[in-house]
Amino acid sequence: MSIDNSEYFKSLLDHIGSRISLNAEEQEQVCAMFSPRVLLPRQYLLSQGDICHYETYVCKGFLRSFYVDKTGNEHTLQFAQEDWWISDLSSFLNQEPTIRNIVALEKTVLLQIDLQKRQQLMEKVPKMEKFWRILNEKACIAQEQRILNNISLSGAERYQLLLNTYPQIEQRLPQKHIASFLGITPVFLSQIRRQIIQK
Amino acid sequence: MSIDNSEYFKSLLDHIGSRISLNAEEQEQVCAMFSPRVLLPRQYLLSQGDICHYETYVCKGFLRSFYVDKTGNEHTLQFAQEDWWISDLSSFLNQEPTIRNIVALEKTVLLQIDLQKRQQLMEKVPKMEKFWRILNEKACIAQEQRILNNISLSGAERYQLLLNTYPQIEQRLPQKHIASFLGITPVFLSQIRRQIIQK
DNA sequence: CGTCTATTTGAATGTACTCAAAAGCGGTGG
DNA sequence: CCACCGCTTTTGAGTACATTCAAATAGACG
Repeated sequence: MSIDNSEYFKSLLDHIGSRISLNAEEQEQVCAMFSPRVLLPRQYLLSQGDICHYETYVCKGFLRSFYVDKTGNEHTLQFAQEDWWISDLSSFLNQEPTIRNIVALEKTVLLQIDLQKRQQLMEKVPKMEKFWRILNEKACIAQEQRILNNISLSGAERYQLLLNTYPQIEQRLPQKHIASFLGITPVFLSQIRRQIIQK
Repeated sequence: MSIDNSEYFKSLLDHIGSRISLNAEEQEQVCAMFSPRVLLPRQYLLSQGDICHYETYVCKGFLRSFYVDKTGNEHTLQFAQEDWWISDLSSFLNQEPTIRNIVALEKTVLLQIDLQKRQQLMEKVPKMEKFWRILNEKACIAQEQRILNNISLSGAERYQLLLNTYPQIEQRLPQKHIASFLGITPVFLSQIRRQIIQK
C-alpha cells in the first residue's frame, strides 16, 4: 500500500467508522478487501452490457450513473461525490449485465470491492453486515424522498429543491446533466432558470 | 399465541427463511419480537404527525402509504400486499414525526416490530442483520427502477408497465390510487385507458 | 332506493417537449 | 493571441402531454 493510497483508505475507514466501530484488526481486514482505482475525466467505470463487478466507494472526484433509452436520451440515476457509494446494485447482486453506464466527470479516486470479497468480509467482520444494512437503509430513505418529489412536484420545484439541497452542484455539473437527473429536458431547464432570474 | 396467529407467524418465518436459514430456537426468538395486529378497511396504521414505531410485515391484506400535499392532493408512495413490508423508514429510524399516512385498503393482518426489539433481535440473532441487509438491497433495486421509470417514461408508459408487472392490480385498487402512484391525475389516467381501449 | 364516491367526458389551460437556429464558452492549434 | 471547432446553453415557435374545472355517468354500500 503506497503512501498515497493510505490517505484514501483512511477516508473509507472514517466513513465506515461513522456508522459502526472497528478495532485495528478489523480495519486491516476491511482495507485488505478493497482495491484502489483511478479514473480520468470521461472514463467509464461501467458500460451498458457489462456486469457490475464492484461496489465502489468514492474517495475523491465525481461520477454519474445514467441510462440511455432507445431514442438516445440520457437519464441520470445518480451522482456520486466524495464519501458516497456508486454501483448498479441489481447487476452487482445478480451478476447480470447492466443497462446503465457510470462515468467519471472529473479525475476520480475509488475503492472497490467485488461480490465475493464483500461476502468474505462480512463473514470475517460481521459488523460489516451491519454497516451495509445501515448504508442501504439510508439509501432507501433518500430514494423514497426522490420518488415522492418526482410524483408530487413540477420540474421547476424539483430544480429549486435540488439547488437548496446541493447549492454547489451547478459549479460541478453541466446543466444538461442536472436536467436529466430531474427528469426534464435541458431546454426546459433553461426556461425555468430564465423565469427564476426574472424575479 | 393463538392457533390463528401461528399461521401468520409461519408466513413471516417462511419469508425470512427464503433469505436466510434459521434453526428452531432462532425462529422462536424472531417470533417473540413481533406482535400481531389486525386492521379493518380504511383503518390507519400511521397518520401524518405520528412517529412510525414499527416495521410492519403484511401477512394478509393490502395497504397504501401516501403523502398529502398543501393543496390536499394525495401521492402514493407504496402499496403493500401479502409478504411485503411497509413503514416510513425515515420516521422509524430517526424516531421523528412522519409526513405520511399508511392506511389499510382491506381487512389486513400484520406482524410488527419496534426499533428497540429489532435492535435486540439483531443482537440475539445476528443472522437477522443479514436478513434486513438483503431486504433493503432488494428495496433499493426496486426503488432505483421506479425512479428511472419516473424520469424516463410518460404517464401512459408507466401505466402500461405497472399493468404488465402487476396484472391483477386493477381488481384490488381504485384507479385514483393507481394514478396517484404513477404521478398523474385520475382524470388523465381515465383518458389513457380510453386510448388503450380504442386500439 | 338513495347517497356517496369513483370514473368518464369535454373544454380550456398550463406544463413540458421537439425542432431549429443563434449565442456563448472552452479548448486547441496556428 | 486569435481563430476555429465542438459542445452547451439560450431563445423562439409550434406541438404534445398532462392538468384543472365542471358536469354527467356509473358503481358500491347501507
